[in-house]
Amino acid sequence: MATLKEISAELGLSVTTVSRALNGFPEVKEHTRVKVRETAERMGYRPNRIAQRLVTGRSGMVGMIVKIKPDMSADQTFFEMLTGLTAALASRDTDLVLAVDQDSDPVTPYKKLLERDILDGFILNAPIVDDPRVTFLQDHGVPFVMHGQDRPDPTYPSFGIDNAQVSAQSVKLLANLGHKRIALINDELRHAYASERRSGFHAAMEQRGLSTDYVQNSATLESHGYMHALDMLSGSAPPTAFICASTVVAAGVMKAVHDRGLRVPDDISVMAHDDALPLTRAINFDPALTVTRAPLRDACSPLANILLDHLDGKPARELQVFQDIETIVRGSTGPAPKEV
Amino acid sequence: MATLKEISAELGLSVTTVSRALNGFPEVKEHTRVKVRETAERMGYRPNRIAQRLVTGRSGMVGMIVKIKPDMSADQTFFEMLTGLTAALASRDTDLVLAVDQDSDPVTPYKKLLERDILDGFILNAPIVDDPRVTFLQDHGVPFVMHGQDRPDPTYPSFGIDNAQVSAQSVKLLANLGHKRIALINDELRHAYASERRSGFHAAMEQRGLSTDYVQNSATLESHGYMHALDMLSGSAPPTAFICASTVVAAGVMKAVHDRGLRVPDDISVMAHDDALPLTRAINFDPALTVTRAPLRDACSPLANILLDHLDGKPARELQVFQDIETIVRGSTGPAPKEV
DNA sequence: TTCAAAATTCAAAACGTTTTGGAAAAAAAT
DNA sequence: ATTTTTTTCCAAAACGTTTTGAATTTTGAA
Repeated sequence: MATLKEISAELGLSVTTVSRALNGFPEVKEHTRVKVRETAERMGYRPNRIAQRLVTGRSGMVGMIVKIKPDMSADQTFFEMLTGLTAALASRDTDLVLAVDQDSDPVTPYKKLLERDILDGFILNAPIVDDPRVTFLQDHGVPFVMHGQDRPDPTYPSFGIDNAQVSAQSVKLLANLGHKRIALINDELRHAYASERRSGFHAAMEQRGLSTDYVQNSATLESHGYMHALDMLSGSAPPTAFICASTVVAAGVMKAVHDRGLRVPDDISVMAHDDALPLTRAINFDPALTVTRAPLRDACSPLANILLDHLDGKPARELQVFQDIETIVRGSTGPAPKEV
Repeated sequence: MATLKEISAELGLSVTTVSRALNGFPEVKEHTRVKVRETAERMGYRPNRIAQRLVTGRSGMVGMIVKIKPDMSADQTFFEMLTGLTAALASRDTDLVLAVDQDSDPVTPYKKLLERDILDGFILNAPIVDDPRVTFLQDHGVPFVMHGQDRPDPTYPSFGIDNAQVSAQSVKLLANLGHKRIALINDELRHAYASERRSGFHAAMEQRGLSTDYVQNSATLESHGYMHALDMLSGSAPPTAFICASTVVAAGVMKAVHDRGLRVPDDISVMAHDDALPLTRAINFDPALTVTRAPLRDACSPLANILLDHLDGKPARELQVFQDIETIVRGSTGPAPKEV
């Protein structure tokens, strides 16, 4: 493995110039830059990352803690994120170090990884409302990027979707179809995103003078979707439309509608937010699911870049980006049924 | 963050001595060692890993490639390994870098990660027979440890169970109970472990003069276990006992036995190999499952240590360790039924 | 031609550790 | 009292890069 010194010796140049030539500094003659590039290539030069890191004070490694559910079941979103993040980080010479959260206290795994004293920053995901990890990391001056936001006006870099907007768009679509009684099958409210969706839902409904009687916040399982929908549909003035936290929940809701002897979309409209995970594809529903859509995969590259930009000194307030959400109308939504 | 230099200045010692005192070298007076330790502690000294790595030529990072199934579903074993490995590696100041295998060619992801030129070695798992990754890594002189073995007498460090022994023990247990027609519901033969189990099964059966008519090698899904068992049980001289590749397969087999109107263990004995994954616990079966048992979690620490010992120069032939397997008799096995 | 300005190059320091080859001090042997 | 051995310590080099501050060369204008 060739080093800068060897290249400089080969060319009769100084190490400085070789370094600058390869790193694209302006103060090196084009002629020499070409020559340096050529011999570097020829000698199979590859910068020693460790040496780079020693002198720059950066480790080139960022951490992420994987939260495992009590049953050790793997989160489907995890591999989606892992795939995207490692690719995005690699393109900026950064590696992802993983650790598993088995502790009850949410900050302990971060503390542990931090003690190893090797990380430049963290990527956080799945924020809960007023996330304790935020306080901890900020107190310790550790840079991080959050996928989502744990509070309305955060002071840290973040990337995510506008969840209030998700609800607003969903309500708008359904209200325009004439629906009045719209249900929200939401995630547990401790999840920041669920809290935002709820606020957005309430705001959008109240703006139209619609009541928000049908809201449930619980774990996003198919079975829960099924249960809640069944329950709501057996009331005296049942909802005519469901907004679901995820496509998985929508699957449960649709099953409940079916089991009630009702049809989608004729009797009941169903829509969901779609992270575009490969396993549960909205297009494969019958009828195909109307969704607000923001592929999780699309978040990976921005998350990586935001964190690395932040490490390069870019201030947090310039690094709070929202992902676009698409509304895709498919077969599972239709005009509200005539009132009897 | 204090450095060695600062500590040496504080104590009027040389950097050398401080370094040696902290690293437990013998040639430093006990008195000074104590003093150095104290001030290091007091000044909050933590060795700069990057600097250590630059001078030692090691990066302190090992890689692992996660193979994702086509449906992107998460492998249950993955989190089990991730948890154990990160903990074991951390205790020897090593980090785990993950990448996801999405390619069709099994060596490409290794090549890619190698190009980043930052890893000390790899941890491989799930070997297939004559695994191409072995050839590739050995050709490139990259150290690795394999969880399992891809060939009978490997030249690389490895840790795993003796899969022939798994079959041997299972057959022995069942044969001693009087079973003659024993089925093996095995994984696909390209998996090295499945191939070994098959050989072991054949050897053990033939040694007892028993025929090996009932063998199926296919993906270890519950549905496959169900299918194959149902199929075998409808033959003219059906098996009286099943050896299953995993507890998941056993679940399917038991269901099939039940659906055939037969009882476990009165009519049919069922046993399996148990990796002791938290999700599918053999003890929760009804009746509780007789198993050969070797917790996957127990493999993590040895795997980490074997790789790191190898990196420290220990030769491969001293680093081929087999994990003990336990045979645990529970309710799912019993004496062979009397022949009609 | 001459001189200032711009462009290009370089030597050396720095990052924080480990390791090498001695040197000084203390202890033991002569 | 001198030499030898052992113990304890140290200065300096090394790892491979980036960066600083200055030196050299080239260019352009006077």
